[in-house]
Amino acid sequence: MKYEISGNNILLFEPDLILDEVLDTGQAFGWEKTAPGHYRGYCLDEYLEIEGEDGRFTLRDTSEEAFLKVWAKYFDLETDYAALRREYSAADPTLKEACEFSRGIRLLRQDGWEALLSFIFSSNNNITRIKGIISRLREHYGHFPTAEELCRETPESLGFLRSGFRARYCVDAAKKVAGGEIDLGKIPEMPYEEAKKTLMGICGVGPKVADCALLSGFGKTEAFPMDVWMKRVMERYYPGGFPEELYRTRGIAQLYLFNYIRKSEEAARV
DNA sequence: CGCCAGGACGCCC
DNA sequence: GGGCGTCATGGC
Repeated sequence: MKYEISGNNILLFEPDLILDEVLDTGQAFGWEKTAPGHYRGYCLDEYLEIEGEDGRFTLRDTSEEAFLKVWAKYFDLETDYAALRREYSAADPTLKEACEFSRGIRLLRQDGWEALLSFIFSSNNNITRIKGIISRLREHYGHFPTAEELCRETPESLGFLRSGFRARYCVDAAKKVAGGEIDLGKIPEMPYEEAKKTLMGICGVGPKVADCALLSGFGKTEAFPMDVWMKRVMERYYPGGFPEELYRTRGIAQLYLFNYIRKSEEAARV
């Protein structure tokens, strides 16, 4: 991890980071692109403006303390993604292609509660609308609402979110977390399968939402979210199953594959 | 107007 | 245990 302090800013040097591939691909929904190569957004209640390309980035008005405590972790800067890509690329030609296609992908290590709630709202929804819902959440409460705040709401009182049938999922999650029925603090130390089963105890959290939350919010890199795109990848390239030797970090491999299949089909449609 | 969006649920057999 | 309609909302 290479960085410098420059006045009120942090200068970050990270060749394996492309903001568009990380902040604008449906991993996190709290980021807004304000100009080419320029984003602003949140990790829970920490605000950041970041800009840059070609391995050089500026984190505006960011203390070294906030950088080390929040953003280094958020952007997963301690993980060697070049090494991961080498491992994936050696496993099979499809992964090799996907890794070369988007070399700037990283796993955003989000706050667990924020990730859980965000992916609950992602159910049968599109990225633009999910961002809108998350934005209205922050705007309404003046910060990212806690489970304690949200458990006092009803699906009707959350009408301002315009989140449709997902409002009752949100309330159920808040009630179970605030009431102690589900202790999010214990999820990271649980084995993957047990953690997944636990999160699926929330109404509106099925296998896909649980895996997304576990991967991005609770450090479970073996979580392997299976949506319509990844089902297509599995049918087409992995009829015999995904390589077992990659099990431990297959969730990160999934990020490369997801981006690869989506972007290339998008391009083919035009 | 119909279709789709990083799904989950309830009901059916 | 798999298949299918339904669930709000908004962009296209």
